[in-house]
Amino acid sequence: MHPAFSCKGPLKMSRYEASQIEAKWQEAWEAASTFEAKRTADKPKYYVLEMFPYPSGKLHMGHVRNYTMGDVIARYKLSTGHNVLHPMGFDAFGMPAENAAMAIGGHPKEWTYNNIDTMVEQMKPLGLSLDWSRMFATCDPEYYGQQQALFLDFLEKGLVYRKNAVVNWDPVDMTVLANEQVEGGRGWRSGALVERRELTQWFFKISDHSEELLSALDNLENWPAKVRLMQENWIGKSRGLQFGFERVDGEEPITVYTTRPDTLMGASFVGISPDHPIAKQLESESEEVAAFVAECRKGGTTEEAIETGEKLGMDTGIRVRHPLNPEWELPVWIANFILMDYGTGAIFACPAHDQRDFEFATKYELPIIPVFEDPAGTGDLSEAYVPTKAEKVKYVKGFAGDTEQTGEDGVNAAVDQAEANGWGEGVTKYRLRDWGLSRQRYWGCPIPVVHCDDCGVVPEKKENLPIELPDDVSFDKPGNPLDRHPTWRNCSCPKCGKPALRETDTMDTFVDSSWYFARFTAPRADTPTDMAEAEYWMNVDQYIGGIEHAILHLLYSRFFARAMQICGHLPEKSVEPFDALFTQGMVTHAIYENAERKDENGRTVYHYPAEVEERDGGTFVKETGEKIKVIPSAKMSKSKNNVVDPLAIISAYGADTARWFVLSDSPPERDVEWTASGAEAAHKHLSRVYRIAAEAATMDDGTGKDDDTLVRETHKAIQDVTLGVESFGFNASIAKLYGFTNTLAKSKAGGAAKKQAAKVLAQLMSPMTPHLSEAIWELLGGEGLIANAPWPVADEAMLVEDTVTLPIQINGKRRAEIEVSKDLDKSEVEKIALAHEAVQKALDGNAPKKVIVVPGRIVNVVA
RNA sequence: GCCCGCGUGGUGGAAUGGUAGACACAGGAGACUUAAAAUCUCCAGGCCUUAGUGCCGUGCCGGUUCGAGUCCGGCCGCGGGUACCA
Repeated sequence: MHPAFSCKGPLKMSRYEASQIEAKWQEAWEAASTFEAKRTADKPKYYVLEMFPYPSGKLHMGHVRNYTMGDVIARYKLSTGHNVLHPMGFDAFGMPAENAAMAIGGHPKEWTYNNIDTMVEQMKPLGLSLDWSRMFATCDPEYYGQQQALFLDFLEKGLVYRKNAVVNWDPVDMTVLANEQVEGGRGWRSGALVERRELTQWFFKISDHSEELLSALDNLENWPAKVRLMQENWIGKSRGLQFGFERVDGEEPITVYTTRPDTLMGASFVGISPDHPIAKQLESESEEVAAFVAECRKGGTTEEAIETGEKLGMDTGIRVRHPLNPEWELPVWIANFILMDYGTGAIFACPAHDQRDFEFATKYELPIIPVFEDPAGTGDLSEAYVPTKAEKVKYVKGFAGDTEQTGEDGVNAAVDQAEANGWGEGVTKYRLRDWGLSRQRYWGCPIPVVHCDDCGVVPEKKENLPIELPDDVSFDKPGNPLDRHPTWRNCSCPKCGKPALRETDTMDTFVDSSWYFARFTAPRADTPTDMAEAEYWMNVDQYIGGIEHAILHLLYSRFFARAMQICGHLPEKSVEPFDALFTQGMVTHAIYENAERKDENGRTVYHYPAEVEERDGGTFVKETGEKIKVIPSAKMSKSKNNVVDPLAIISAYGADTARWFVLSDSPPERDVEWTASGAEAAHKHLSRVYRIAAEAATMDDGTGKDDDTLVRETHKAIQDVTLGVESFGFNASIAKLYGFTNTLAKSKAGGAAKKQAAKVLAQLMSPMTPHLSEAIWELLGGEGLIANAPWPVADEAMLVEDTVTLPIQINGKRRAEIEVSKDLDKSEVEKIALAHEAVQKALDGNAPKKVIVVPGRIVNVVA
């Protein structure tokens, strides 16, 4: 009956053998289809989802932490009577597969599917409560074909369009580079200085939904405030003034947008982006301008590179009139820090109150004209004075409203003045840009359109989907192999039937991850979703993933849910697809950089933690003895090799130990630095739990002197652990479980009470250590699987304490404590406290100035 | 640069504005053992030749409060994101 315990008496206790226990119970769950999700009306549904992994080939501790957290929630919800959907898949398109093909040969497809197989094999031993029958990879044609169908629907609804946008261009390899492939402004393979170049690309019209994506954030109560704030700032709604500067030469006025029109009297010059139409025209007319603009286009496209790079400017010679004083002429400069994508691509600069303008004006000796008084009053002009809009300032050169008002009021008054006099208008703008989805790469979802000489851009017919990637491609040359594929590119026009060319750009991998959560509700449907299934399972009740996805992935998914709803692929309620979000911290680890050599391409060599050793006060490569430079604590990343293999822990101590270990100690939302010590201790603790339970199992069902206390402690444990699990305080739950285990171990209670306590302990541990808990459950004669057993409920009556210890503070410092009954009246507590000798001594015969009694908490006497 | 976080003993960390350091790890002492392992018990923030229930202590400086690790302002350090890494 109890195989782990058979034929052995209490003195020769059976050992905790994780490998046997875990294999056994995983088979039992599989046989009972415990985690297969089926639609049913008799239970409330619960959809828990962890962000699916990229199949890098190795499961790392970050994955284990992420999936274990989700598993705790999933198993807990199962125990509380929910119909749980807990699926898993792979975000399988992306650059690393192509990089691997280039570096070691082989095919991205083969590399990816091999990695998926490996990772599934690594995940299965963890005993996660996943419905594996729903698994898919985004590189499965069944998945990306439906994604192509979505694209066509979006196209029809006007949610996708084409326009020009800049990319990183490697002039030596003649190829587009991802931001990650640009290191210090140079291409990572060629080493050539990268340039910004324009290409025609596909865009999702996410900016049409700016206002909705912003205002809907207010209703996401179960999202972390920081994520909502980050998204709010990213969308970047601003109210400002748009107006034209008349050109002295009589050409078309230059339209600018500003969020600080109140500083207009401090205007020093007008700045335009190097990509502004005026700059482009001058570029074609003047060699000097062409050379300058070319200089501006050097370097990568990231906002960081542009914002932190050296500020460059050139006077165009164009002069414009100040809108409030036609006599006042301002120069027009081309400036490399002005983005064509934001506002109108042209600004007016007020160096006195904008640090970036200040630096530019200082460098090029342009005037700095204060508009409001710096309260420091030093007249110090080494930096700009930049008060917030909420601050009240004294305008010395204002033109609208009072001389003393907040920046906000000043802005509004300036907008009113401009509108009343007809030279400008108040407008609302958003920082959020449309989402460019075209990628000039092979390993992604092909964009299902065709370019026809006669018909232009023509959508593929749905019956021709999926447009599958061809397998016969090579990566021996830089660039997109689809561009040079002999036959795949050639096709016939879906509209007129004449020979045409297939689009060779593929989709951004963020597209793949923007709707997988919806696909999980009906992963084999022959439309993107099955509305009946989506209606039942959506929304995701609890989404769990890394904080690094706070903006892009989550914002894109929110947009996609809206777009899918518009196209009839998701119900109305799913426009916000994630009801609750939890962002867990990352598992970090030191990076080991080889200090003695670079690789053949001159790039840094990184070593795995397992490859290095610490000795003689330094760190060295085990095999070669080369010296290592240790870079502390960074996100575990395959490219930096600082990953720890969880399989080592699983094979040494078992999955439950690994699960218990990643959940204990660190709060889930915080980053955790991986250290190897501690895993053994976790295993010791689980062995101890097993031993204590096994010992209880051998006891007679008698009573003992500690029975009442143990029952009370049991109910307290239920209360505390449940609260911890429900609030993602897994580390707190585990701390309580340690305490409860100690209580149980030392308790002099009788067999019946101890067995009951051990059963509850097993249940409370079961979301974290499901295999061990099943084993203990069986040992103690529990009915069925613990996975299906109803979660224990704490009896309120058992939680009430009779007395409480109150600390007494004198002037805020703890000086004594008193024990009083829980419901004692405030005035009675005050009397007892004042009578205390420490208080009497401190008061020295005087009356207290004040006495604060916080019931059940503290007494503070102000002497 | 900009946006968002985080900072507490040797270490991971606990603490609805109310006893700072719960619970662990590493460490120390002891019990058991021929011995080791395992297990069990106890100690453990810093300071002091006053060892008091004394003083100091949650990155630094200031503020609000009867009371601040927690709230506010300003610094410093670290991490995430910055639209083509996923």
